[in-house]
This record gives sequence, C-alpha cells and structure tokens, in this order.
Amino acid sequence: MTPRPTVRIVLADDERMVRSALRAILSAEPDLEVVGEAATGAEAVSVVRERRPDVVLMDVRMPEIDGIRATEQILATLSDPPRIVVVTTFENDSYVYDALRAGAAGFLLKRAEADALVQAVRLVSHTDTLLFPAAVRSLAAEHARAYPAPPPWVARLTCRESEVLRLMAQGLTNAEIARRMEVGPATVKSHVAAVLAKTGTRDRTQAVIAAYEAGFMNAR
Amino acid sequence: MTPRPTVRIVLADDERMVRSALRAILSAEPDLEVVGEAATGAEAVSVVRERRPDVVLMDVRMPEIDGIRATEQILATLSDPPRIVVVTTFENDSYVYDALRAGAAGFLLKRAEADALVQAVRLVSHTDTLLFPAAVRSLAAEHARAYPAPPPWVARLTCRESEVLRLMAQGLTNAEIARRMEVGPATVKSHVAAVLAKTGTRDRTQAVIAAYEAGFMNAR
DNA sequence: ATCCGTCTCCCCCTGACGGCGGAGGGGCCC
DNA sequence: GGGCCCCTCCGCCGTCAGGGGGAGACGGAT
Repeated sequence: MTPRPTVRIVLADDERMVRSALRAILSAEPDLEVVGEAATGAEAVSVVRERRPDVVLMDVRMPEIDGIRATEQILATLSDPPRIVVVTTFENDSYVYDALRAGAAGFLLKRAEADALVQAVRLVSHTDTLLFPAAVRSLAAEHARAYPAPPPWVARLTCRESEVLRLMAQGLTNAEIARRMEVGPATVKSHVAAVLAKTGTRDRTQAVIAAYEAGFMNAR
Repeated sequence: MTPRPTVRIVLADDERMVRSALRAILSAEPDLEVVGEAATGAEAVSVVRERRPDVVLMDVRMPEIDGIRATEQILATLSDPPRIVVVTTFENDSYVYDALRAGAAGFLLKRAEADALVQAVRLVSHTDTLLFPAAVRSLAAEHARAYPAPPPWVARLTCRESEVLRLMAQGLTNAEIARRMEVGPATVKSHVAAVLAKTGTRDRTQAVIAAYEAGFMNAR
C-alpha cells in the first residue's frame, strides 16, 4: 500500500476511560496521532478549532453541548472542517439520523473492534465513498415506506383523474377544483366518482388517505 | 496491527475493463485475493455460490439480473453469506436505497481512490459498525421530513380529539367513529368541530391532510 | 366504419357533514 | 364556592358530496 500521511485525531468523550482506551488503540498505529482530547461538547469545538485535526471521534452524550450540536457547530464555523465520526453505544439510537443530518462523516459503535476502529479512522480521513448499513437499513426501510411501490390503481388513473386527486389531496372542494381546472363542477364530480371507483374508496377523505399511503403526494 | 487473514473477493461487473482494474488494485495487496469474476447478475450468484468469498464487489447495472437482485438472491439463499459492496458511478442513484434494503453491507463509488477501495474492502470484510453519508444524508433529510416537528396544534388537541382525528384519518365516518369510540354521534360531531377549529381546517379532508403533513399518522 | 376510452356536462335524490347555539356533569385549581 | 376545561349530548339547517342515471364530442385503435 502507498505510504500514508499521518492522520491527526481529536477525541471527544466525557469519560476519561473511553478516551484513554481510544488513544491507546490509535496511538499504536504509526500513521495515526491523537492531537487533542475534549470532555464536553463545548470543549470539543474549541479544541478542534485550535488543533485542526483530520478526524474527530465524537461521543454523542456529553455535558453542556451534545455531540450532535458540537458537530453542527464545528462544521458550520470552520472552513475545511475535519471529518467527524460520531461514536455511540447503540446503533438504534435515534441519534443516528440527527448525526447524519448534522453532517457527520461516519458512525461508529463503541463495541467496534480495535482493528475496525483503526481502519475506519484511516478510511474516513480521506474519503467519503462508502456507507455501512445496520442503522441505515432502517432508514432505507423508511424510504420504502415513504415511496412505496405504486398500487395498481395509480397507473389506471387518467390524466385528469390524477389532477383531480392531487387537488382533492390539497383539501379543495369540488367547486374549487372546477375553478382551478377551468371546467364545470359536474365534470369534477364525474372525475371524483371515477377516482373513488378506481381507488376503491367511498369518499374523498378515504381517497386522499389512499393517495398519501400510496406515496402519490410525495412524487411532487 | 494484528496480522490479517486473507480476504477472498469476487468481482461482478459487466465491463471487463472495470474488473481488471479492480483486480489490479486489489491483487497488489498481500492480504486480498480475487477468487472469482462475473459479468452478469446470474453469473455472480453462481460464482459466489461456488467460490464462497468474504466480500463481493457488485456492480449495479448488469445484464439479465441487476446487482440489487443478485444481492437479494445471494443473501437469501446462502447461509453465512459474503459481505456485498454495491459499486456504482453516481452516489445519488436511487439504487442506493434499494441496495441498502437488499442488504448490501456497503456502497462504493467507482471514482473512489485505490487506497480507499482497498481499505473499504478490508473494513467491510469483518465489521459492520460504520456508515458513511453523502447519499445517506438525503435519507436523513427524508427522515426529517417524515417526522417533522409537530405543529403547535398537535399539543393542544385533547385526548379524545386526538382519537377522533386518528380515526378520521383512517377514513371513518362520524357514525363509525361514534361506534368505535362507544359514544353518541353528536359527541363525535363536537370533537370533529373542535379538531377542525384547532387545526384551522374547514372539513375533515383538510384535517386528515393536516394530520398526515404533521407526521401525526407516522407516530404509530 | 365502428368501437372504446376520455373528457365534458346535465338532472335528481339522499345522506353525511359542518355551523350554530345550547346544556349538563365531572374534575381540577385557586 | 366559583371558575375553567373536558367530555358528553341535543336540535336545526344549509351545504356539499356521492350514487344513479345519461349524453354529446373527440380521438385512437381495429
């Protein structure tokens, strides 16, 4: 493998034990260097600001400012910010989503093996091309729920019927839909009736529900 | 670092060029060994079945069966299946979501540097603790959209009003809600009126829309 | 030339919905 | 004791929504 430049690391965790354990693991590698430690979120922000590391291992639960907030602040205030890896104990923490949204580059479990930790730090230090599942799997499942396979009836709706359903699902009355579509109210009634028939619903409310459940409203 | 066991790898990509490029990069590492290649999804499944690799680098677009399907089949049919890393060109491919859902252990961009590729393969070969964003960031954003901060009116709904709204959003009529809640129809009407007032909507359809938009229906 | 699907519009009728105003009982807080 | 909120119900009444019927026009397919 090509010779690697030294990766500068800051550890942020409120437990001294955890910090020294991480430091011990990382310092054993010649190409990794722990250049700073922080015990609180606020401290993490200032330490990172002055040490300018390549990677930050950031605990989620910390006094004063939690790891998520600290991540946000670091990414918001520093140009050329470090890669921040959020460290936590349980992968099902809802923190995962917040961490990702906050801009964390990675997500690490405390029970990770030393070997994995080292490789993860190296990898995250200079790339952003890989992602690992477990917690992400649930996100994907959510995505599937938000954009489900369109039910058969979606395809059978005619152009106008789709328009009508979309407007129904915006809470418009038939009269309003008629004005919006520049047709007569009777026409709208016809289309609504067709929509109800094709969706297998009995009133506009159920039709709107079907539209939402079908992801009909998410597709812009 | 501790001595590593050899990682057995299968490459699945319909372009010979890509396969030999990957093989060249991976073979340069003493602890990585390419034990098989496949040019189609179907071939990938059978090659994996007979070579039993630790890691599969799986292209998304392939003839016959795409990488996602192949991933599903491999994970479904093999006990102790390999870690499958899906390889693609663009990180915003909607494939990402499908790949994750299919059970891919990782996600790799073709433009990844050789060094990152090697490290990623090593990492994925024996761990599942890290995840990387970019594409995942959008998933997190989606999550935020699916579970938005509840609008103020949610908190102001009384217990019964919440129940009524929930049943409204299941498409029930007032009479049905009355039966379900074991109260008189008039009571339901009162609650509905209160819901409409508090949500600032004018009819049940709009109220249901508000409920959906507020994520009111996602919270189980 | 004919059929079928789509879009447009019409009438009539029933029933559900929602606005209005009111009322009684129970619990909680001061 | 007196508010206050919540839950429970009661009419009355106008409106809108949906069901059941059509019907005419246009276009594409056969």
